[in-house]
Amino acid sequence: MNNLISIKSATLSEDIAQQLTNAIVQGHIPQGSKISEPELAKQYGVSRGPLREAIVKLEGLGLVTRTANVGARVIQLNTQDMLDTFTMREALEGMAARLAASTMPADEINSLYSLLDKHQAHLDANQDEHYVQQGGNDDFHLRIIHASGNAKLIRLLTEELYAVIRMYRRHTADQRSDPRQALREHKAILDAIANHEGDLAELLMRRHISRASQLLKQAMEHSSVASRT
Amino acid sequence: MNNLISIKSATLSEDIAQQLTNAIVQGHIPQGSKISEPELAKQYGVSRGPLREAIVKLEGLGLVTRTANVGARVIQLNTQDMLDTFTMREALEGMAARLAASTMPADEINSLYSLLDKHQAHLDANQDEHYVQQGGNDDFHLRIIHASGNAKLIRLLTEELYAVIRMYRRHTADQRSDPRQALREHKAILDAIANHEGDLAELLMRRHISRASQLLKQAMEHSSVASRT
DNA sequence: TCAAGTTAGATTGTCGACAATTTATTGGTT
DNA sequence: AACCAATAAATTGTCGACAATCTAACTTGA
Repeated sequence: MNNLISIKSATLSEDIAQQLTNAIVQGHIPQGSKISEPELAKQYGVSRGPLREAIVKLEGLGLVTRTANVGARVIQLNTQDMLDTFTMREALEGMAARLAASTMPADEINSLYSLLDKHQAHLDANQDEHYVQQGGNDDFHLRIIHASGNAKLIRLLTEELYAVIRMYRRHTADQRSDPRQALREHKAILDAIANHEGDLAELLMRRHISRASQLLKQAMEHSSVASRT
Repeated sequence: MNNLISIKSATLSEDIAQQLTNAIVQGHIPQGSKISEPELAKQYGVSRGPLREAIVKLEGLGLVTRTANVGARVIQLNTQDMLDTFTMREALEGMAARLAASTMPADEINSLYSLLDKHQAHLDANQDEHYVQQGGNDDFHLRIIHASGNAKLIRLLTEELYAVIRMYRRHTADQRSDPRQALREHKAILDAIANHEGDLAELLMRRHISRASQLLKQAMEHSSVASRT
């Protein structure tokens, strides 16, 4: 069903890993479900070899858990794990904001201000409809992370943790969030960075993420999705 | 050469991953060297299947880098990567200390004070010889991390990042470090935790790690090891 | 002598099949 | 009817072999 959208990668294993990641994040493979190697191999038209390598990669990304001689299962989103993950985000993205405050070049900062203006215009035009900034270069948080200049931090946040974070964002749909409030917070963070106030930038980024996690928590507790607490 | 010390795991792949990790961290497989699948497979007496899975895992741990159709190479320690990694540690372990300050039970705190007394006694008895706290339950940092109670944070720091950190610790041997100063800093951090002063605990932990990274930086710049800057 | 193209060798990527383990089914006993 | 043991089916773990790709050696020409 999914081998139509085949992202050409150098190796089959990477390809499968990419497709499986998307399938899990977007919910095509349901949470908690078992990963059957023969079934998926047939579905994607590959042998079990590269498929297994892909599964090992997904385990590293925290998207599946594996048990020896039993197999892999897709993770179950639950409130506690979400809070734990977002606490890590607080620490890491807070640090990213701090670093950005001392290294981000002026033209990059201006470019980010333009991006926020664009978001503002979108809200004005679309009656506060939530702006879906899924992954791309329009994602404020990704831009800050990259501006940190710390290669290890960038890799960790954008390659290893991002899939899970996207999963939480998606499955709870951010329905309770207030986009205008989020935008105000983004602006405040950027102001701190522009003024080279690292302490403040870190503090604001932390509060911003903390607030988002509290909203997510409420959303999760009031929805059928992901309740295994 | 290494299949004598075979740590019995449920699966060959895990076994190999474990042994390869140790071999790399301890320098038996030199930095920057190529990982030859046929060679290692013969050496460990397994086929290439589980070996490849192990290599994929090592890539996730950041111990090797892989290139499609070319193969895997052991990472090269260099000053910039070390600084980037330790900046992440600052953020993460700082957060761990903060969390520990609000959740660590009294008996655990007392147990940690005893550990620091033990370290003190060791320094008194052995003329300030550096106390090798390699990984075990005697490692102050690991104890704090576990006391955070954040499962995601624990996994990230102790399973995914720890191998690389151990590599830096080992290859530079901490020769310039002052064990008594480090011990004083540990005590100050623990005091803050005991007093439930999260802000202070985080601040002190950050300074402590920052200081360690500066020492490591000097050590690396004055040694032949790991200079590719 | 050096450079580029070509060929030979070796290594990685992928596959299908077998062995080991787990899970499901069946049958028997209390 | 429910529980346990034994067997059958299915799944995971491992292996050896082939195909695709890269690396190194060799040849050829300027």
